[in-house]
Amino acid sequence: MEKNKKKTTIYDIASLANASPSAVSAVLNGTWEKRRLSRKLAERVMRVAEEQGYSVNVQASLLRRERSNIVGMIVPKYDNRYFGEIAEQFEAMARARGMFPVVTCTQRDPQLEFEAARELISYQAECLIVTGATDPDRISNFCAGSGVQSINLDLPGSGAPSIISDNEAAAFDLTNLILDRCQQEMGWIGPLRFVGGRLADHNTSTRLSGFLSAHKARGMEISNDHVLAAGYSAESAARVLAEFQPNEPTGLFVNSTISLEGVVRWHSGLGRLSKNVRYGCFDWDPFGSFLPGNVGMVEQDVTAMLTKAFSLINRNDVPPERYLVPCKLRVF
Amino acid sequence: MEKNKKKTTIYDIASLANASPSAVSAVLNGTWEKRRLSRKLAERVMRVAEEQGYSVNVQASLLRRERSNIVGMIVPKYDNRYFGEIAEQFEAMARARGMFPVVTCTQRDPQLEFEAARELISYQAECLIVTGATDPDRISNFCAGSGVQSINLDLPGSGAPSIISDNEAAAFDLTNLILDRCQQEMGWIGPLRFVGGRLADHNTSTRLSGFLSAHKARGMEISNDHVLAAGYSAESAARVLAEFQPNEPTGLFVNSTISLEGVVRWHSGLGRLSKNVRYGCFDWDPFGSFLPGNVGMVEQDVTAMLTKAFSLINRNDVPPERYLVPCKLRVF
DNA sequence: CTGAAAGCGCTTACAG
DNA sequence: CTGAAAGCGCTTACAG
Repeated sequence: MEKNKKKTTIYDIASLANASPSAVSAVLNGTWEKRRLSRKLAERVMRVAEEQGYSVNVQASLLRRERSNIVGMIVPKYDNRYFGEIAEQFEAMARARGMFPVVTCTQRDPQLEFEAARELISYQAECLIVTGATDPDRISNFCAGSGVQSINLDLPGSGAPSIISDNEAAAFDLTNLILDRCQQEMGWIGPLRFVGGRLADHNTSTRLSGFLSAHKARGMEISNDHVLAAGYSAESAARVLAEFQPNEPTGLFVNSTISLEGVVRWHSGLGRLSKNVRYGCFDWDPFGSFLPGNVGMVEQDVTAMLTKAFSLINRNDVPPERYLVPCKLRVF
Repeated sequence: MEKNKKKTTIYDIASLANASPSAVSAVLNGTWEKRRLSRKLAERVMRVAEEQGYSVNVQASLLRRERSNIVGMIVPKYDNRYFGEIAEQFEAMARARGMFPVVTCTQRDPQLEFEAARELISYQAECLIVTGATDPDRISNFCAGSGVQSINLDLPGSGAPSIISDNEAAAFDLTNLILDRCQQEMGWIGPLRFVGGRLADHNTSTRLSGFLSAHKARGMEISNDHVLAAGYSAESAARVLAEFQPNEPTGLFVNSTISLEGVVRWHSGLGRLSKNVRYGCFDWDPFGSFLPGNVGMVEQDVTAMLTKAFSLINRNDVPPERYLVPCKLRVF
């Protein structure tokens, strides 16, 4: 392989292999048999291409083809079990289907989300999977205007089909698990506290709804001071609990592993009182099962969600409905 | 915004705005002032572009410019604190520098790594940051042949500059921390066990080397049965410890949070004997500080590593040397 | 079995 | 202040 500053093109290969650029192109993109080029020519071209370390210029190729096979994904974070797994599986599944995945991470910043969507469309993405976006409708709207399909994942929108976890059902089950374990292990029956998240967010409010239903089914009311949804950071969760001394048994429903971090920090500072606390978390982390007091976690079914998403790609008859995917409850 | 199946081009905008395609191009890529187009024309064009939901065709634009500003990154996993953080910060830092980041995740599969590198070069990436690759030299070799700069991150190679954590120094410090805490908290002095990783891997062997130096400095020898580097999975770590009943105090040096999962599983199954165990982990996880027996963790300095990497981009005078970046020791 | 030619959507040097 | 024209590297319908 030679060190060229200028990249090798099909014209370079054509002259080196004594063939026409058309022939080189056909050999290199695998259509040579269909175009009935001789195997001898094909092998000659491939050898030269190999020697020169040739790689096609995708920009030129896509421009001419007017077809990209690119499927884009917008994701808020990588540094997170859930979104990291989504991004990772998305790439693998796209490749397995012969598509080119391009993922970009937008930090929950509405402006960055929109810029990223525009960028992916600029790159001729044929479909955009919009994960956990703060304003999915703005993006699906823009996509529609450019004739690009979009699919919402994790957070619903009204402008495109939305694939979301069945947060309500899973929250209902998790709440029941925590209530049961409080009763079994501490002989205590009572309303749990809901910790973490923001009430204005779809996921938080849906989970809260499942949390409330589970209590209502047992004839329990939840008072406002039991809903501690002060944000997503570990700090905010630790802060809302700071003054809380569980002198009696108590139970917590923790919304997200980020909040769980704050809860565990609080819990581990309780000393002897920590034996009075049971909690469960709506989110999965492998270390979760080793945390004292943790009775179970909800794991969202990433594979099922993405499988559903891929099944909708390149179909134009998909109504902008919600598709609910059940979660998995992990019991410790 | 209208719903077009066919995407708007500068020619569409030109005829709608009553301007030439050249003028539209200049307005849309911001060079109109330099080209002394009238503000009136510019505003007319921008308004029409906005109305049509125009977004430039990057393929065409890059093809013509012969310059992409794309900087690629290959990363083994997203679903991992360390690599997730690398990918996330890489994107943010690239954007902040006016570059276009494209990250792809290659699952530690040598073939996939190579294909991904080829793909990124096909997309005209001008520089490739190769993170944790199993065969970095094959990739840097290929990049060099295409006139593309490459930089190794996390794992060193000989074909390109390599930015890596100072694993040896950090392992030395972590080993000392664990030894000290074993002595303080259990009154026990003795050689630690090294758990997890693969001896043939650069990172594992460098860390082992720091681990051994720290013991040697205290006049302790490590026998072979204290080196339990049976792989990276939680299962393999749990397996090598399965038979180990710590009837006496003991200490472990855990190589990676994945192995830590197995260690914690083993530890939490020990019952009363668990009080005889102290360990530390070379890798960072926010839940780590809550795990009983864990005395400290090493966090790699992602920001410093990436800052160094970006400082090398677009320089052609960089020798293929190693650049060591210190780690942070977190003490619990 | 094979090649010349047109054209994908842009950008920019050039001429006015 | 502005536009016509050439060309980036490919692909493919077409003609032989």
